[in-house]
Amino acid sequence: MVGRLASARRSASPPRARAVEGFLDAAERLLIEEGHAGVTTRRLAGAAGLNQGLIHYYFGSLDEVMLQALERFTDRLIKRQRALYEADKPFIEKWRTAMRYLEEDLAAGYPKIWLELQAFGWNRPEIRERIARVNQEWREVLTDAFGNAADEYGLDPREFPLEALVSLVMTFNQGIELERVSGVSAGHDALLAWIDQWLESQGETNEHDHHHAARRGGQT
Amino acid sequence: MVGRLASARRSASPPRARAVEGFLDAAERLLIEEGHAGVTTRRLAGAAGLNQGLIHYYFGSLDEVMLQALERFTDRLIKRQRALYEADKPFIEKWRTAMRYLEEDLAAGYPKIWLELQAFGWNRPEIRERIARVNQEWREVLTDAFGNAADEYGLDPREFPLEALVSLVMTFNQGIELERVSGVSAGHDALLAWIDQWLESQGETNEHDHHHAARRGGQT
DNA sequence: AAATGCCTTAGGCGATCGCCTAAGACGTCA
DNA sequence: TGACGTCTTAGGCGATCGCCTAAGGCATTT
Repeated sequence: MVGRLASARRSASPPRARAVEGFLDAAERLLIEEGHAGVTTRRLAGAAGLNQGLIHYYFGSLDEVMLQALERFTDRLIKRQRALYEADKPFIEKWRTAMRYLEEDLAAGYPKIWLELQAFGWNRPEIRERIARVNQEWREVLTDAFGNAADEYGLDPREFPLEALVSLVMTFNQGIELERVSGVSAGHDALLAWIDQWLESQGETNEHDHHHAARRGGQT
Repeated sequence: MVGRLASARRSASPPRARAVEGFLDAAERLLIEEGHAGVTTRRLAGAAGLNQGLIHYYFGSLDEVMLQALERFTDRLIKRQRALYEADKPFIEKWRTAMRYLEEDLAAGYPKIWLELQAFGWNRPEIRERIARVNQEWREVLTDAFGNAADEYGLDPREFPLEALVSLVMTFNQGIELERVSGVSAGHDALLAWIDQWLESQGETNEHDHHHAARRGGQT
C-alpha cells in the first residue's frame, strides 16, 4: 500500500473515488462479457479507460479489485432485498416485485456477475467466505419476510417449516439464475406462474385473516 | 509410463485409450482441486503423470480436453439418472436414492466438476450449448419420472403442473449444489427432510391407489 | 536387417499475465 | 516562486500460458 489520501479530508477525493468506481464498474462489465478469467489488469484498465498502473496504486492487487467489486455488488442486492421485504405491503406484492427484480436482473445480465464472482470464489477462500456471508444475510432477510408471510397466510409451521421454505426459495432462485446463465430457460415461466397462482389462491382462502395479519405485522 | 503393445489395431488401442482416460481423470481432479482456470496443459500432464505434448497429439487443444471431459462426465450422470428412474420401484424409493446420490456426489466433490464446467461454458458457446443439451436430457428424464409419480400419488395436474414441478426440482437441486460448492449448507437438511416427509405423507393418504398405480404404470 | 509408421519426448516460440518501478505532471502549501 | 506530497504515466521483469516442432523410440511389416 502506498498513497494515503490527503485531499480526501476535505472533499472525499472525487477524482480518486471516480477512478475507483470506474474500475469497479468496468469489472462488472467485464464479468458479464468475458467472465472472471477475462478480468485482467490490462483489460480492466482498457474497459475503464484508465491506466493499468492505477490498479496497483489504488487496489494493490487484482484480487482486491474483485473483492471490492463483490462487496459493492452484493451490498446493493442485499439493500434492495431488505428494503423490499421491510415494506408494509401484502406479501404477494413483495413476491411479485422480487420476481420482477429477478427478470430485470436477468435481462441486464446481473446474475452473471453474481455467478462469476461465486465461481471466482470457489478456489479463493477469502472470496468464498464473503459469498457465504452474503448468502447468510440474504437468508436472514427471507426468513424474516417468510415468517411474517406465514402469519399473514395462516400457514401451519409444521406443514411448512420456515427453514425449509426459505432454503427452497433461495435454492430454486439461484438454480433459475444458474440455468439462465447457462442458456436454459425451459420451465421457468411455468414454475413462477405456478407459485404466483398458489400465493394468490392462499390469499383468497385466508382473505380476512390476511388483513388482520398484514396490519398486525411490521416486523420484530 | 504405461504399457507397450501396438496391438492397438485389434484391441481398441489400450495404451492410447488409457492415456486419454488418464487425462480426463486428471482433468476432473484438477477441476475439483483448482477450478477450470487451473487446468493448464502443464498441470494436466503433471496430474496425469504424462507428457504435455500428448495433449496436443491426442486432443488437439485444451478446449477439446474440456469438451470431452464434459461429455464423459455428463454421460455418466445422465445414464445413472435414467437407470434410477426407469427402475420398477415406488417413487419415494427412487427419490431417496436420488437424494443419496446427491449426498454422495457432494461428499466426492462431483458437483464442483459440473459447476466448474458450466462456469467454463458461460463464455464458450460450444461448451454452453452442450451444457444446455445435458440439462434438457435431464429434464426429460425427470418429466417422465414425475409424470408417473403424479399418477402413482394421484396428484391433480392442475394443482401440480408437471413442467413447473420438474423445473422446481431441477432448479432447487442445482441451487443446493451451487450453495454447497460456495460453502453454504444451511437449511438443506431441513428442506430435504421436509420433502421426504411430504412424499411419505402423500404415500400414506393414497396407500391403496398407490399400489394400483405402481402396478399399473411401467412407462410409455 | 531394413523400412515403415505410430507413439512419445524435450524443448522452445510468441503472447500474455500480475506486479512493480522510475520519472514526470500536477496542485498546494510556504 | 520554490519545495513538497499526491497522482498518473509508460514501460519492463520474470513467470506462465497454449501450441507446436524436431527428433528419436519401438513394434510391426517387408
